[in-house]
Amino acid sequence: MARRNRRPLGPLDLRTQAILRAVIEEYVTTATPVGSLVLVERYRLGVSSATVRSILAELEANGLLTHPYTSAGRIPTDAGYRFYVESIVEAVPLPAVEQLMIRHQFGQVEFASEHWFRLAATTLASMTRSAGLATPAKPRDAHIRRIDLVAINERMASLILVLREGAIKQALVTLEAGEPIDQPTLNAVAAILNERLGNQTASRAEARLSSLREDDRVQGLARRVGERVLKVVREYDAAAIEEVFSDGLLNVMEAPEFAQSDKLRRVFSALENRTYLGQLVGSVAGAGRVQVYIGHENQPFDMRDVSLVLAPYGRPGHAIGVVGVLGPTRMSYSQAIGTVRFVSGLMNELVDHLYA
Amino acid sequence: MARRNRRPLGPLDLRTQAILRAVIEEYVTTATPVGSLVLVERYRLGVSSATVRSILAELEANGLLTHPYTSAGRIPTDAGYRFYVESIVEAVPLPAVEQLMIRHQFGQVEFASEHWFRLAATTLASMTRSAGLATPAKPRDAHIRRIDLVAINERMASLILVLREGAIKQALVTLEAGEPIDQPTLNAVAAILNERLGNQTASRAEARLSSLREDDRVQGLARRVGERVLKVVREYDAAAIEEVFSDGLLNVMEAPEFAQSDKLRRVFSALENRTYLGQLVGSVAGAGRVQVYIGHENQPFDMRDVSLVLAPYGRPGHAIGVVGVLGPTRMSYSQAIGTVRFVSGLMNELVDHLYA
DNA sequence: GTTAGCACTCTCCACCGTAGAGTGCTAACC
DNA sequence: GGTTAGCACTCTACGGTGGAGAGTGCTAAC
Repeated sequence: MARRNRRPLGPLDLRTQAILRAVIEEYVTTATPVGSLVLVERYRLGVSSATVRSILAELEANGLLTHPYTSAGRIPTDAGYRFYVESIVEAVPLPAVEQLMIRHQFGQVEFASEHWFRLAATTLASMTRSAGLATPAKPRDAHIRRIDLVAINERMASLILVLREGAIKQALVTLEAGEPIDQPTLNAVAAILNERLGNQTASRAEARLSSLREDDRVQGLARRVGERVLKVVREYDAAAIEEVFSDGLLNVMEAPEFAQSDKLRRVFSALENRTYLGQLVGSVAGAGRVQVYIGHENQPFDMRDVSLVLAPYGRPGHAIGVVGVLGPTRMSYSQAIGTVRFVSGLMNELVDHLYA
Repeated sequence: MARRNRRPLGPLDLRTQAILRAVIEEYVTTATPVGSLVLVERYRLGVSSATVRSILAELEANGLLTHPYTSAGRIPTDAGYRFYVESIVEAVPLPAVEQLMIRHQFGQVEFASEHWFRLAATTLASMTRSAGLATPAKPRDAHIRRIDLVAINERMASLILVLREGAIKQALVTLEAGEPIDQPTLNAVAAILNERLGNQTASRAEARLSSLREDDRVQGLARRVGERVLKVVREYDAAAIEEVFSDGLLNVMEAPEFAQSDKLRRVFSALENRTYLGQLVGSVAGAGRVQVYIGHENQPFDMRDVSLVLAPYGRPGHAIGVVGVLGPTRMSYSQAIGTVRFVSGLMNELVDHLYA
């Protein structure tokens, strides 16, 4: 059979899909190029190796597979993985035993979202044997829940700001108020601020500060501290992403494709400079379900050797975070997608309990 | 000159020391074994290569240098580095320009120890082109500064605990109190607790809870929340080390000795499992000045390829943290020691301002 | 004690040549 | 027409070989 011309990814017949699937799944486990013989031996294809070869050639013409060199087996291209993820594979749900185990682990930690997202990263890492990633749930417009002032010395106080969405911010405020500041004064200031700013976003709270009178000492102080509070909240609102927590990077290091450490270095430098991740988190949060980013689809060259499987969690109106997995492009997408889906669902449940 | 017998590290004459120094400094910059010819060419030793060779043989007999193979140059052993660090090298103080630059950077961030130790790690990383490490300052016996309770729903409240040493702890408390809990009740509870537990350590605070009456609703609540507070504080006291923040691991990855990624993997796994680091932090804090841990001196095998230069900071009576550098054993100890010394000194100054 | 000279050793690198894997093509087959 | 067996072909991986080069240790002279 003659080699067909390259065609723009038309619908593949079922047998061709089955062979693509077999190539990918074999390659995922063995990490070595797979040849036609191995395929007929290990997968019940019902045809000879020669037939398989002609189909492999066809898949290669379609850009879904490549050759490292003439007489090596085939390996999937990023486009091949993409087709596989979109059209062929079903997410494998996490086994019930493991679901239970994970639920149990979440039950063990302190009941606070701060702990959950770290645990999520750790869990994802150990379940998928890749790196787990997680960000805390971050609101678009944070609500002030509580303001507290603690005297440090006569001119400085520590400002503690609790947000409804769970985050706590701390700042040092320096106050020149003629006479030394004592804790009772600070308590009065905090009371005013809690009354005026409590349960407000930064934008709505602004107006509520302006009616404070400058000629009253306590109100004047409250006004200045209040400005500072708003500044802190606005900075928090503006920060694209607060923190990406990662665990199990060692798992990725162990993959044979990262034996030469320069590839590894690329991945790490992409992780260290957080801008791309922040961007991704934004689009994942918008999409609302599991997203897969494969190899070179990750625009920064640094990330071309890895894939990301990410899902948002949280409450769309309030605060949203992202959990997911980073692994070599040669990863088990079905398992990763299933696991990420489960963990993000679990996080949703947990966050719901916080708001219920 | 005949090869001398190995002797247990007696005092080396000055010329021998100068040659050891030259070997180490040459090797640190070139990362290739250094031969007798390079030494006489680049360092004004005033003797011929043959003489240098006999001295190199002597240093090797003393265990301070080795040979990768017969006809390669010499490289320092860990013992060689140790001798160099202890007896030969002077710490190079950080240039005034860079001191100013660093001070400026610290002036830019929020005035809070939480930000400082991260910045310290980043600074150390970029100054030494190695990985920077830093831990927050942690007290042996934390003092409670402030307790705050925020209602979440009718049965749950968020407990916010500010410690005098700067840390903030958060926990969720579930309260079965017959009737629903509202914020005014929580405020009353917090007021009692602040009055009784404020400025106390966990051990001293214990007695002050017992006089609270169980038959009074608010006091009863205060007692239960107070127990929870003490639990959190005790857990914090017991935790050997809270967090090791690291930056610039990429710098270490770039060193040629980590071209094969298995060595790299070892280092990373040692960093990920934090027990050894925690242990080190303890002994550094006890020692009170810059400490150097070279290669195999780091007991866990995983760390045998790297050296650590660490120094404590903080106030001995109150809270102590550690800053430092992790790099290949082939690192510039003089520069590293100088930089770590400066940064830990700067941190001391800053912390002092907090307490002043 | 220092130095020049020299034989010696060992790595590094480039260059084979073979074994093996897997392909693409062709011709026969159902 | 699709499928298959057969076969020539291509390319990597691997082990061995040999020369160049670097650096040593030893010896004999200064």
